[in-house]
Amino acid sequence: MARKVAAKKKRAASPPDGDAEQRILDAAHAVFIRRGTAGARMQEIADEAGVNKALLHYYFRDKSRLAAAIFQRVAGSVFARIAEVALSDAALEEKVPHIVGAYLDQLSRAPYAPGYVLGELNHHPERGKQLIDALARRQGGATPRAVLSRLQQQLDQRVANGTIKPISAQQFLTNLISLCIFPFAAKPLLCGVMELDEAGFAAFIEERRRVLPEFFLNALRP
Amino acid sequence: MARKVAAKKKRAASPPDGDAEQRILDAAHAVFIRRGTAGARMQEIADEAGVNKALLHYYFRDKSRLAAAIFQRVAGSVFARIAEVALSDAALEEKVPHIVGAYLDQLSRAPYAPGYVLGELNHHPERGKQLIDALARRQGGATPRAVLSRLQQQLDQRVANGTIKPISAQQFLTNLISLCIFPFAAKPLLCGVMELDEAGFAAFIEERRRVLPEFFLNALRP
DNA sequence: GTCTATACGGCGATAGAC
DNA sequence: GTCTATCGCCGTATAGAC
Repeated sequence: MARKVAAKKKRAASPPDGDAEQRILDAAHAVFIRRGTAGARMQEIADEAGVNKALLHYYFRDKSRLAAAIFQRVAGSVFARIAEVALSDAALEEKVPHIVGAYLDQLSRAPYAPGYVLGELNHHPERGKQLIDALARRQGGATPRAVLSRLQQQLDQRVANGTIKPISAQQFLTNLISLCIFPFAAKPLLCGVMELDEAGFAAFIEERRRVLPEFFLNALRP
Repeated sequence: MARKVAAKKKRAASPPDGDAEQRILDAAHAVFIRRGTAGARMQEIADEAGVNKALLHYYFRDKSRLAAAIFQRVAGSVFARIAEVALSDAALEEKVPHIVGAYLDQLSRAPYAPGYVLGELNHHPERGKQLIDALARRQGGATPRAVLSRLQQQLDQRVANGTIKPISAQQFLTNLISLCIFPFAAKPLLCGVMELDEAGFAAFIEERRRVLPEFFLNALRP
């Protein structure tokens, strides 16, 4: 058995780590995000994974299944944290900075994921359903409806206190997500308009991390 | 001459209006938004325009030039109004509802434009530059930099008054645009999560038209 | 200007050796 | 499991008649 492990094949110069299936997934992840599903080429994925094109079909049968697998991975990671935090029992003053910080961290590491997900969603309506039950699975069964009603309950209570202005959970969440995700989805545009390079954009996001929670909570103040 | 007008050719059953070039542009507009640039097929555009495939090449040489023309049209229309309003001399309390209202109107009529534009921007970095000088051309030469500095000046003045909290023009505009555009870019997702049909989404946007200006201006209050 | 017909290449997918 | 070789379609682009 030790012999089997030692007998690993030689690999393409670039990515000698992990088994083939994993390397294919990682390569597909990169290429689908770079080119979009329609623009991606099986050959480019194979090259980037350091394997032959035929092997992609061995593991994933055809391009559409591979694309679906990647979409699930990426979309799940982008929208997972929202539900998680929204369901917690922390006060709004804790939740909002927490979500903002977590999102900006995560998206800084994968800045092109939002653009990819939104693009796919537009061209493949069926992915909508696919995404929401991917989310439900991640949360161990918390449906979007449950998340929204839990949040609405918390908001109503604060309204009754007189400590925030009335707002629906739908509008609350939409606003919060918009403010976090859109700047990444529109990153190339913002960089162009504000004349930012890579470092400038990072600085802009850092400023946002400080400014956004205050902006958002302020908007709720009665 | 009257004879020439009367001698119009018979056309495909569906779109008998306008000259061929215009019909091709309109068809391309629809198809590129539906499928994305990479997913769009010249044949589908030709069918939708009621002309032959070869005619597309007669007018636009190749697919990439047609795609560029459409991108410019759509992207320009999505982002044009911002600069226009930001440059005006109205008070913030006028500008914000005005931008929100105008955007929500326009996007309600073309709800898939934002998703298309963001998707293209991600896959074709060169389109970033293309877009910003398309915008400059529309404004008759008002560069993004000019728009931002004009807005910053207005904000600084209000800060000095003590009538709003300090905020940079970049963050101000990013927030405003995010809140207006993102819900459309993510329309399929929001409809899924909130269990909305077409009418439900329209109602959601109508609610937003009322709620958003107040939310935004409230956030600026000192 | 608009059509029909066709050339050409690229890409997804499979067959089959190792 | 992984590779080489190849098939067959589909999509862009062009040639040329009308």
